[in-house]
Amino acid sequence: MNLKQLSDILGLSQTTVSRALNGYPEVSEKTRIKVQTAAKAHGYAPNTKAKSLATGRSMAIGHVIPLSQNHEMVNPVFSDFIAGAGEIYSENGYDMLLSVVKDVDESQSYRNFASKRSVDGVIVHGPRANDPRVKLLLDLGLPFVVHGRMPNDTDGYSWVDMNNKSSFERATGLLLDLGHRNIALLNGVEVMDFAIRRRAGYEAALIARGVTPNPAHITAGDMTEHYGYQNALEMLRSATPPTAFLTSSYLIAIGVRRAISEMGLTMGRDVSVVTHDDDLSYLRNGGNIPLFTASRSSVRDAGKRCAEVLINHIKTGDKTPHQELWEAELMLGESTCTAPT
Amino acid sequence: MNLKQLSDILGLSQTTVSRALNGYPEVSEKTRIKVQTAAKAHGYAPNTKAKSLATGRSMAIGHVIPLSQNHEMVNPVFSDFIAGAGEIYSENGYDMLLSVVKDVDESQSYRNFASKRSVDGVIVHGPRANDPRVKLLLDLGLPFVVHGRMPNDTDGYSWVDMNNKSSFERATGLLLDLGHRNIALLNGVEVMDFAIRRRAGYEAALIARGVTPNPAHITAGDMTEHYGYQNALEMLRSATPPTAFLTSSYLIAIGVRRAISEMGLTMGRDVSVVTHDDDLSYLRNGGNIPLFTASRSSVRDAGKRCAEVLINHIKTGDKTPHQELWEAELMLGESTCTAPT
DNA sequence: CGATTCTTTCAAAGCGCTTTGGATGCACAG
DNA sequence: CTGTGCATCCAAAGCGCTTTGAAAGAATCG
Repeated sequence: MNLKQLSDILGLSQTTVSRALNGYPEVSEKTRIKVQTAAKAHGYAPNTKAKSLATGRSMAIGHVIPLSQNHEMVNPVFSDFIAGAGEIYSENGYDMLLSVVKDVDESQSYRNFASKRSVDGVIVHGPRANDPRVKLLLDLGLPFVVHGRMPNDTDGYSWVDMNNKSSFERATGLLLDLGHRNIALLNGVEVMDFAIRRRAGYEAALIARGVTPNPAHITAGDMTEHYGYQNALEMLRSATPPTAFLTSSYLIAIGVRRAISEMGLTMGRDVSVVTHDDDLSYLRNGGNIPLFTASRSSVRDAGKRCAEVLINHIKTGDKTPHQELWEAELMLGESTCTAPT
Repeated sequence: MNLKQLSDILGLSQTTVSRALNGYPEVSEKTRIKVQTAAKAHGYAPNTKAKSLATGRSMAIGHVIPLSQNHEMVNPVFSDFIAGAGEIYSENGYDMLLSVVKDVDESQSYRNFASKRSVDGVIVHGPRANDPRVKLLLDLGLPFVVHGRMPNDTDGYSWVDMNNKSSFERATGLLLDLGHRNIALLNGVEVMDFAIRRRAGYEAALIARGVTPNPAHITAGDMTEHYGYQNALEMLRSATPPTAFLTSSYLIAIGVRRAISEMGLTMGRDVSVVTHDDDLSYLRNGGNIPLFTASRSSVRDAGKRCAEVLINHIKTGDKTPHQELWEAELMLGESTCTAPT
């Protein structure tokens, strides 16, 4: 069933039917109703391709998911972000186009989006140091919003980010207040902007209290349970074990907990843990009192907001950068206690 | 840059340029080279919409992600599946279209895919008991492949599934061999096909050895860490605590481990745990010896295979159902031991 | 009642591509 | 030299929609 067939059935021109369905005022209410009911009855829906060819808007947003060759990890945060963004897309009639590519081909993916005209805009995930994507997209003239931001270059484009620095500064501050002086940081890979800023916050808090960061207690890596376990175990076995851990993800924190209990210690009594919590739907920091003390910021909400900002750029054509910095909440859980004396 | 402009530059007709780029034989090698280099030089890529309007194929595969209103969980398995499927799509020139919708609108999403002609086929995720989607898609005539299969209706459509029943039968058998008679099952929601089959496998193994399944030791629910923790804790505190746990996901198993250690017990010594492991990239059952004894089957590989099967259906137009049943491997880890006597 | 305006409808062009059904030129055989 | 076959290339139609510019019909007004 296409427009022509439908209009033939109705005895109307394609113009009128199209206008009736798209809510244009040049059509009488009576015929509009007639057209709409006929469309529903015959299960008519305009062909997306034809529509976007005619309008020049593709009504789709692109996301590029890089698959790194070496460490084959998919970002666990991704599914919740997508869920948030996708909800907004659906509400606004946009499709979501995912492009899964080897990370070396990432730039090409964005170029393709632009030259093939397959999307009206893109979301940029996981900005890194020296990330070429922002410049590329500005050159291509493709509307975009970054989830996060660039380490050294935060102007001239739209982003939605949480305040990684202040959030880790506060988390570190909390541990310092509890008397900890030997605080380990299990961070993400420190080419990622969020990891760079978190470390900066952590170090700033320590230095502000006259504590010198201990390189042996700072690690960076893929944020898995095993990473948390492995590194925490090594540190706990060392001559000067940390009394508290600050971790960049919930999964790392779970690994740290395993290491703690394997050492015969108890989390929240012998050793403290504070983690960042992306509030992922399948990794809820649940219970009446949260398991972990955590700085929390919902990735799903970030997805929603990024989508809204991008759609607004596309709809209005307004290119002036829109930037939002969210403060994470610091939630007290069962994993923190005063430092052993 | 579009076809017309490119062909004007080249002094050739659009026909010839199109044919040169699409590898048709009616064009001389000399001009083909000329066209190809010019296309690359000017960064020409055919407009997707125009192309698929002309060809009738949209070169996109649809995935519907339902967001349930009540329990707002996004399937953690999803991102790895997508990564696998997306890799195959990219290699074959297909786009991936994601539709995130409230679960009540799920059917409508598939209808839209069909009537709007936005995709050439779809992947069906997480088949359930009485799932209307298979019938709907058959009626719509839209090519599809199910990841998993229907509980009572496994014929007449394509699917790629792992043998949930045999895998849980074997896992249960392993625990029985180790002397356990009090084996708990922490399953997923038992409207999901995989959960139904896993329970069947578990019960079959018990009954085959003359052990009566204990309803108090069987639970079903959202597969989170907290769910595993909560239920394992309750069972361990009961009068007749299980000596072994069988869990449907890695996250549940992590929760069970927490409950075990909170009871002052040690996993793999006092209490055994066997889990199913989807081999998710961010939840690796890592280490030299895996932490958990597990039945393992890669969701990412399943994504790849589903994509291949679907693309084959689309390309060849062959509608004969293709069905694959994979056996999971049973990996011995550190979480199992003989039953306490 | 005729002129004017507004409302409602339509025919046709155009979006950028593919593809059908010719054309054109050339080599070769008769 | 003419006809045949083949290799190249092209003009134009068509995919299903939107949208411009115009026309027809209804309503308003002096």
